[in-house]
Amino acid sequence: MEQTYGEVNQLGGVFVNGRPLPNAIRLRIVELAQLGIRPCDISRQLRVSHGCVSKILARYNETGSILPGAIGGSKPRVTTPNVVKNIREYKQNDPGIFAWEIRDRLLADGVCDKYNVPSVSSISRILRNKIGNLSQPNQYESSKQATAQAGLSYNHIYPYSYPNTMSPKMSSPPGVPVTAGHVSISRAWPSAHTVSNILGIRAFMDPAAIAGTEGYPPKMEEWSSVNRAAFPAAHTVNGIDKSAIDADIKYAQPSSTLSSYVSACAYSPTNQYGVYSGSAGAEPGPVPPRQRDEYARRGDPLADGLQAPGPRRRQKTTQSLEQAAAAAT
DNA sequence: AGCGTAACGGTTGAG
DNA sequence: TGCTCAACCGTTACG
Repeated sequence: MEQTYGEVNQLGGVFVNGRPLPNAIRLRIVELAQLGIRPCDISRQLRVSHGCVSKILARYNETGSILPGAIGGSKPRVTTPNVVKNIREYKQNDPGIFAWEIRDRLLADGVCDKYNVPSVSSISRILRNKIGNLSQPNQYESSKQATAQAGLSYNHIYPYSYPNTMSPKMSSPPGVPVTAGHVSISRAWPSAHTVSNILGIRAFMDPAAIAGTEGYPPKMEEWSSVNRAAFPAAHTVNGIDKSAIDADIKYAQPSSTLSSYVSACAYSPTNQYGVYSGSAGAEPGPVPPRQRDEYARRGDPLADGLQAPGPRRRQKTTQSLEQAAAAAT
């Protein structure tokens, strides 16, 4: 059987390529660092690569947030709430209005200029996705809520699960969107919603736990917004308000509190343009240093050095998996 | 040995 | 509706 989601790094820790570490582990990293434990020891203890530990700690020091950044999407260059609002008004006043007419009106009314006016196709999309059927009053607002409640966006609730005895792909029938599964989150959370259990790293990182019958809790990354706001002053991770975390966990449940969870989620929902940068607004403003690697990767002259990339090919992680398996025996 | 980070393969979602 | 692309991720390995 081919491997699906979980991979094992050189330290024996589990990770999902391309996906952030669970917030609990991110929190644990910061917590241990504040206890004075060296990053290399944290790395070994949590079985997270030292590069990742370094990155998370650097980000925490820089922003105060342990949360990953907003993944995917684009910055809202044109579809700002104001533009949507105006389009909506145009459509309400004249339901038969064409997209190109809306575009012209946006320009004429000074809502947009020629540089940021949405394309006709964008306007059509706005009409379809954000405004929809205007015969239903206040549909836009209700659709926002519906979106939040349905939790269809991955970024509200990750669809992937950590490796379990049954892979996520196997656990959902073919053709059934993963989102359906994650909306109907099983209540099989860690046996107790205590921080000690939440931070029970062994449950996340120990291969024994992976192989065990309990496996991983399905969606530990749903623990939202564990950022500096949840920490008392001076980054006091140890003094973290446990109830706040518990509350976050509750938000992650598919209950009526989900909308509260969503509003606190690091991942910007579709309409949270104001917080595109994610981390519930905790991200820094312009061009954080970590974008350097993006510049470098894309050959941006801002990146230091224009040297050609060296032959720095690493082994595929599957090989690492084999190494880890060999090491375990 | 420990750390910072480039390179890489991956995911995501707005346009 | 499917694609593109720029954002992000964590791991690996180099210096």
